[in-house]
This record gives sequence, structure tokens and C-alpha cells, in this order.
Amino acid sequence: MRIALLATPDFALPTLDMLFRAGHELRVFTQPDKPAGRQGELTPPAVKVAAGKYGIPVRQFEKIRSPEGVAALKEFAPELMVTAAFGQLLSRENLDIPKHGCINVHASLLPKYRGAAPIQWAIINGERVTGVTTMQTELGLDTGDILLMREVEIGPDETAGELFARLSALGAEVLKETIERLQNGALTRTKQDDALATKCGMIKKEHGHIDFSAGRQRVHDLVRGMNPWPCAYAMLDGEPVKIWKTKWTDEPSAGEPGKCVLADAKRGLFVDAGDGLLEILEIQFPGAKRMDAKTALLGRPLLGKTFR
RNA sequence: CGCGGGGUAGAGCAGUUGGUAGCUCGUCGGGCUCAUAACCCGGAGGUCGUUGGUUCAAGUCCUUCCCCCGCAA
Repeated sequence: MRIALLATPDFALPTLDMLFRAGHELRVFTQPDKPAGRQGELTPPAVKVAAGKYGIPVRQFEKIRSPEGVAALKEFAPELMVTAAFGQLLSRENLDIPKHGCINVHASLLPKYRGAAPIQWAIINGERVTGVTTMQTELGLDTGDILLMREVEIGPDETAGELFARLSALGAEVLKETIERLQNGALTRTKQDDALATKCGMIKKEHGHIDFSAGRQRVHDLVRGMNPWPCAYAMLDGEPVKIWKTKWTDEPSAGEPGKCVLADAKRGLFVDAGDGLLEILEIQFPGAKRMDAKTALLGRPLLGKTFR
């Protein structure tokens, strides 16, 4: 089938790979190169790089809704359009180009977690289960009819990065099956129950500020959900300290949330999280590299200090 | 040249107004103990990122370059 893939970051790489191997006639539409890194070098989207390796033609648009974008799509004349973490809204004009319309791969169990960062929010909110949904793209934000859905359990210590990797692979699988059913005429549509819908926005750095009075589980969930980006943090002596990894303990609270109740290079770093102690396994101080807490403790006396 | 922080023993950090380097852990040897993430004694280990300079003397001041980290994008 002739398919236009609209995608940008590495979430879509397994999908790109799958479509390529399945032998579809592909063209990739993605975002323009953008400044990234310390030097602000112009960096191409991950999908563009990968497509280049496969020899798949790539077009880049600031707005696929623009006349230029629409014209480029029409020129390719796809039978199907696929979006996966594209990062742009589509117009009616875009959607009407392929006869099969557009299928979106979304990393949540719709109608829950419509929006930008479903994987991270699912973890931050302490969800035990999430998944991937393929849906018929409509104008609303992730509101179209559900085509296929697959669930996965979220591990108690799983990070957003780890779940991201699993769901991006799963996304490719689900899309593969969705396309096969489409070709066999075996695809069914299910309307979303808007009453059950929840929305999530983009993750901002401020969301990572840890409130140690929130309890062990909520802090742990936040740390997992913000890993690897942008990483949860707390203020110590007026400076932001990143908390990369934590571990639940059964030790009782000392009644002073944020306080380093135990800070020993051999035993580890234990912080009061309101309803008990949470062990900090990996930490990163300003200007320093990320390291395990016991190592960091060798040169920094944290006992008695308080994270705010 | 976007802004800022940093490169000191295997690891993490200190090193004040410039005067040939300390701490914690690890490591090696010995001791104590029923035992230990415990304790005691002793030892090894550093051309202080790199280049050039100032000085009687530089980890500590100035300079070149390299690398790491954060912010901003």
C-alpha cells in the first residue's frame, strides 16, 4: 500500500521499521530540523535520519496544514496516512487526501490519556495498566474511533523511558495488525466514550519538582515518570538536585518530609517522604554527573539536610 | 563564539589572602570479635585535564586547547 508516515521522534522508529519491512510504498513527512544540544546545532528528527538509511523520501514541514504541506501530500497521493507522535495537528483537508484516511498510533488506552505525554502521565499518576491504541484520526485531539487496542502492565519500578521503549515497539505491532485488517476488510470501529475521557498535557520541567510530603508512592511515581526526561528534582541548599531513581522502604517517617534521615556511604540515602522513608538510589548534583547515591555520599555530607 | 558550573590518588569530594596536597570509601598488610555495612593499627597510590606565561615559589593568578554537567533552545 502507498502510505504517508507523519512522525517525528524515536517513538515512531519501530513503526517506520515495520512499515518498511512490510514492503509498503512509503514517504515520510516530519518536522523541520531544529536546534538541539549545547551548541544549538541544527538536528534532524530521529525519523528523518532513520528514513534516510532506508532510502525513504522525506519531506519536512513546519505545518503540514499549510498549502505547501497539503500539496506535497496530494502529490504523493497516499492510500493511507499514519501518524505516530507527529507533533502537529491535521486539518480536514489533510485527512481527506487518502481514501482510507489517517490512522494514529497512540500510547494509551483511549479514551484515557488523550494528548501529549500519555506514557509519562500514566506513570506519574500511578497507573498499573496502560497500552497502545490505534484509532481513526479525526479533527479532535485523539477523539477518533478506536480500531485496535492492546494492554500492558506497568512495572512497579518501571520508568517512563522503559515503558516508552516497550510501547513504541508494541505500537508498531498493533499498527501492523490494524493495516492487515484494513486490507482484509476485517477492521471494526468503536466510538470512544467521551464521558470516560481524560486529557494530559505536555510535561514541563516544573512538573518534576518533588513534594516529599506527598508520600512514598507518589514521589516514587513522579521520579519514574520523569525519567529520563526532564527528571524529577528537589531543592537542596537553594540548588536543584536531580533525583533519578528511588526505592520504596518500610522504614517509618520521622515527621520531617524531605529530611535526609539516613545518609551513609555504605547504607545509602534515605529521605523522609511523609508516610515513610524513601531510599534515593541515583542522584545528580549541579555540575556533576548522575551517580548512585552511595557514591555521591562519599564526598557530600547530607545527613540532616532537607530537600524542599 | 547563547549563559553558567566543573575537570585534584581507583571512586566521591576539600584545598583558605600562591609556599612542593588532605578527607571519606575502596584497596593491600596486620589485629580484635560468636558475628558484623562494626572497630583498631599500619601501608601503597596523585607529573593537581592540556598549552604557554607571571613569580624565589602555582592545584591556587593570566593564557591556549580538550572533555564533562546544567540552563536556554
